[in-house]
Amino acid sequence: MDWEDARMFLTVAREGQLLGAAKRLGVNQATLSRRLTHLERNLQATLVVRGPQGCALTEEGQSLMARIERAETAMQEGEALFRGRAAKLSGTVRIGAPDGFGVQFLAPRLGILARRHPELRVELVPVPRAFSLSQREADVAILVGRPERGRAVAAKLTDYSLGLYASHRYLAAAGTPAAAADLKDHRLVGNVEDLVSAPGLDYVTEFFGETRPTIAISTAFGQLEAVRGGAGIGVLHDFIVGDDPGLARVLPEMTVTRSYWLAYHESLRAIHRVQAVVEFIRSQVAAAGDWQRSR
Amino acid sequence: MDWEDARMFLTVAREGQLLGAAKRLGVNQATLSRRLTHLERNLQATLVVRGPQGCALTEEGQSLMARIERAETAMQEGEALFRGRAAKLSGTVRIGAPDGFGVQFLAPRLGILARRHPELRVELVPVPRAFSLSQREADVAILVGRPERGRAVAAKLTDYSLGLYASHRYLAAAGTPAAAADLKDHRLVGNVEDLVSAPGLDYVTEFFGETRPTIAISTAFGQLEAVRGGAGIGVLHDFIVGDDPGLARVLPEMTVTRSYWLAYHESLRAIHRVQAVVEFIRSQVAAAGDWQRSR
DNA sequence: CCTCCATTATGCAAATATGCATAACCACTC
DNA sequence: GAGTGGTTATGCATATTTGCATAATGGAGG
Repeated sequence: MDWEDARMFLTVAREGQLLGAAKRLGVNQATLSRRLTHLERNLQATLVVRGPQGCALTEEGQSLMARIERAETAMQEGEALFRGRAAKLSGTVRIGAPDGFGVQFLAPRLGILARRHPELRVELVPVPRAFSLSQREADVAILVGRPERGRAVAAKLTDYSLGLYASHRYLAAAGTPAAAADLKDHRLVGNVEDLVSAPGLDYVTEFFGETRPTIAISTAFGQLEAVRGGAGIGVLHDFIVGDDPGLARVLPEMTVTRSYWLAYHESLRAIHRVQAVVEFIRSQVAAAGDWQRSR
Repeated sequence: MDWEDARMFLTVAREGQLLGAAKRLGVNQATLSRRLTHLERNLQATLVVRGPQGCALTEEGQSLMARIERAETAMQEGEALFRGRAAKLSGTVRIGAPDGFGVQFLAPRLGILARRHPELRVELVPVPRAFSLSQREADVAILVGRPERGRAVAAKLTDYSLGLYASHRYLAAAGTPAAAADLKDHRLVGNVEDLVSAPGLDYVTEFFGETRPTIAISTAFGQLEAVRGGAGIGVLHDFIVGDDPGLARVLPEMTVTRSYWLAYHESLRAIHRVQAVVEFIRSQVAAAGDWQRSR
């Protein structure tokens, strides 16, 4: 017995006519007639007597109706488990983001998201080194570079660039390098090799070559503060440095470009609250324009 | 929530993998994948975590499963109301038939039907004058002539003929008519005008013209017995008279042909026991061949 | 680390269901 | 008795679902 046929029969039984029941169910009257016929054939029973006067339930139809009503109760209870949450987008969405993007771009804007979707709860976490969307370590991930093939839905967000910076104080004391070859004579600030969380994040070697940084810090802001404090020359995100008066660009022709990608596991495609967050991030990035360059 | 989607999810939940569940449900694995996706989208929830290792139920999936199981119990109970009866053709079928066909042809053969379908109960009743299949006065009706337009499924069974007969004793006493014009000088046996149950049954006027029968009897066998008893000349079914040595054909060139039709209300098309009876009658008529002429 | 196997996901053609339009039906009213 | 209105049933074109074939995935074993 087709349970959808049964559900439709229940509405016919209550309505007393095919036309009215069809309207209530949002299907065509012809469809409902056929679904009912299908059910009667399957059960080898006449459930209703149809005519221009509508549909009268037979005794057999009465008996079946009682059972389907119990099924309906259970189904409605099951549906109720999800109803409120889907409509209100309630629930938690965990965003994994590299701290450059997460702290500098996203964190200041999460207030907008919170006001727009008061029923939503957002968690912002760093992207762990061996990140797995399939393990649900985050619902939405901001990644550097396109994620490898897998069950992820991915979309490029934006490009961004990094460059060499040092504090004025440091350069006054140590001199400003005139060429890349001069860098080996300087104190360098970079990230922790072992904790590089994505192939795209090993840009330090693109700037420093074989020279290993004297000071290795795992977070972008940690590196920023160290460079600002005069620790040495470091590779910083242009959009993070912005117009910071305490920092000077070093060897400006040395620049590297990366791109941020947004990804989430495909099984979350149907979850409205996840889609709301995805849409929000995308729209904010679009609205900011070339934000990492205009600063 | 689509109840068929829910029913399929239940099987996936139990089976732990799409492929096995699809086999159990008799659908393609691809179909099941889509049905599950459809359900998850509708509920805005992830019910299972899918992968090459199969499907693991989420907590939300567990909760929903419990409710669908209760719905399943109710649905199975509903189905059980019909299961045994459909399979065994149990129940009663009422056949309405003109007594010519009903008594002479059908009644002697009902033993075959009973042995073939022991769980079936058959009622043979006369076709009332204002017969209505839609009122379920009979499940299957044998009618003379094609039924008028309506919600009936109709099929022609066979042709049959009627002729004039009288007993030898009567003809010896009253003489044998040489032409139709001579009939007005004879005692005629016919049917009761007011009780003619179908247009096709008013054949008496085709034989007797304006002359009204002296003796009017409502049943074919009643007429037969009256004619056999020497009451006069009557219009009898050739297949009923057969080779009766007591009766002589009168004016053999005067013959009229009618046809028997089988009809039942279209709402009974799906009822197996009705179809079994319909098939039985048809096959018996076919097997008898031109039975009403070969006697 | 590579290969294999059993699983799920998806493009596309085929099969089926659906909606539209209209015929058929019956009860009611004039 | 004819006309009307509201119902159900059905042919056919269109929309949707399904199955097939195959790609993609991840775990197990060598």
